[in-house]
Amino acid sequence: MTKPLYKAVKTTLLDRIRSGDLAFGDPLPNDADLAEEFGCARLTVYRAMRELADEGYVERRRRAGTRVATRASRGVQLSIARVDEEIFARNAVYRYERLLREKAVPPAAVVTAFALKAGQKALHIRCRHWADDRVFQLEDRWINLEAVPEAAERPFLHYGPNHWLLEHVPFSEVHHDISAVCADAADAEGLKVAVGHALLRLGRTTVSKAGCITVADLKHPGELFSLCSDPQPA
Amino acid sequence: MTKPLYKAVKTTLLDRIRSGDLAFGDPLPNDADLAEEFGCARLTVYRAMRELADEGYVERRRRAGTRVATRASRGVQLSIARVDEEIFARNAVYRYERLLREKAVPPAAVVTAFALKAGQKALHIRCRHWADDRVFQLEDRWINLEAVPEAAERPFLHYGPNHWLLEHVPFSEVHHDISAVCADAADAEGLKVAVGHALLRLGRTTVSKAGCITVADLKHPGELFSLCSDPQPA
DNA sequence: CCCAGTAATAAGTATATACTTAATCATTCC
DNA sequence: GGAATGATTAAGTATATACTTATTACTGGG
Repeated sequence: MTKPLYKAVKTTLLDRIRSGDLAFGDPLPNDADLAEEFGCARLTVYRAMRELADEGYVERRRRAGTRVATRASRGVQLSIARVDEEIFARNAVYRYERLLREKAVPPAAVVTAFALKAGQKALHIRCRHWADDRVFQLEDRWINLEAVPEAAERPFLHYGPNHWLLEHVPFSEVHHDISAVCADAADAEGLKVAVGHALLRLGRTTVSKAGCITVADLKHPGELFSLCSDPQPA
Repeated sequence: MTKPLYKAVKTTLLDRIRSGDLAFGDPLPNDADLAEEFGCARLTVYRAMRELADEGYVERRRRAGTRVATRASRGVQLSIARVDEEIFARNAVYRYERLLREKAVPPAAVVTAFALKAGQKALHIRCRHWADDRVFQLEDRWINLEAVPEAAERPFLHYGPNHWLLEHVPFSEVHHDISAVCADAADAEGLKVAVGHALLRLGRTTVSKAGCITVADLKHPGELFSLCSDPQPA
């Protein structure tokens, strides 16, 4: 039940930083001195310091010591969960609806990403994710059947392709890009909003060893993300 | 120059996961056995494993051992850098332009966030961040003078408030939310786009021990973020 | 047969110790 | 004066060892 020592050291140091006791660029004592101050081993201080450095609170350089980092260098953890989980977290009822499933020649950008030969087809899925009686996300996805031939057998009628892909394709690199677009006629119809309504668009490209697996275009009618940096460390 | 041992262990294990050799849910050998396999100390394996767990590749439970994690549990690191850095990274010339600076009674939402008394004023800044000859970001910001009284003396004529705040307010919690909006008349004028153009809106609220410091509304005409999960571990 | 108690196990924490490496400072020599 | 040289320092890596704790699996008593 008692908090690990290295975490106690970490929060003590973090408090000094947060309170402004130690300002940006200020040096911290070296590991050995802190170990003496806290009455613990240097490795324990080292672990606390390494985590603070990993989290971007401090910057460490050999010989030069440790300093409070400039805020600019920090990042934000954005968790992009599965749609159904996202919806569940909002206390809404999730419903999946398939709109289209076809094998077709994809648009040029996708052909390039998949490295397909001219005229070669890929699997095209359009579907909707509902939260209660509102459309939460409109999904337009292409799946590379060269990389994932098993996908050709899947109807994706009762659950989304993302769900299946997550479980059947080994760990892969995922690129996201976020942008804003105005709803065109198809978007407006699919999302039940007016043409010209501002949509949040999340593009997702999944690449594994076998090549580019899938390209998805996910559109949301409203706000999507709420992020928070500086998660309170335990 | 040679790679640390714990990292070598880490990438070896990661390769087995990535390649699909170990599928989701598959158990990994225990630390002691792996230590023997790699001919190193258990702590070295432990460190590699802990990092893999921190990065979301594996899940560890006492007594139950370590298993390859389900992909769903992973997050994405979104780095929201300073605008000027962001623009510099795109090989464009950054220019700052102040549009408005006034002390005024903020809108209700901001009054609540700042916990201001009725009629109490805050500092209001509107400014533009240019990338070459295009407006990259339109910023509308309120600063709580109760929490940061020094800000009242700043003209913010040649550099943005974010720049100054980052260096003068100790580490604080930052909340972000991303949404899409249509440009209203003011947005259209400020960003030099047509009314109704889809904008990516980033809301940013900064809270420190002293209370809510600032609320900013940052609007972009095009795409803003490009994210990537699974950064190649070194 | 089921539940409680317990033993076994694997992750996790903590310490001492030793060595490596990068960076900085001071010195020396050209 | 300035560049090469070497000493020093502090972070970083690696290992052995020991103990703690959560959890599973087993086992004996009701």
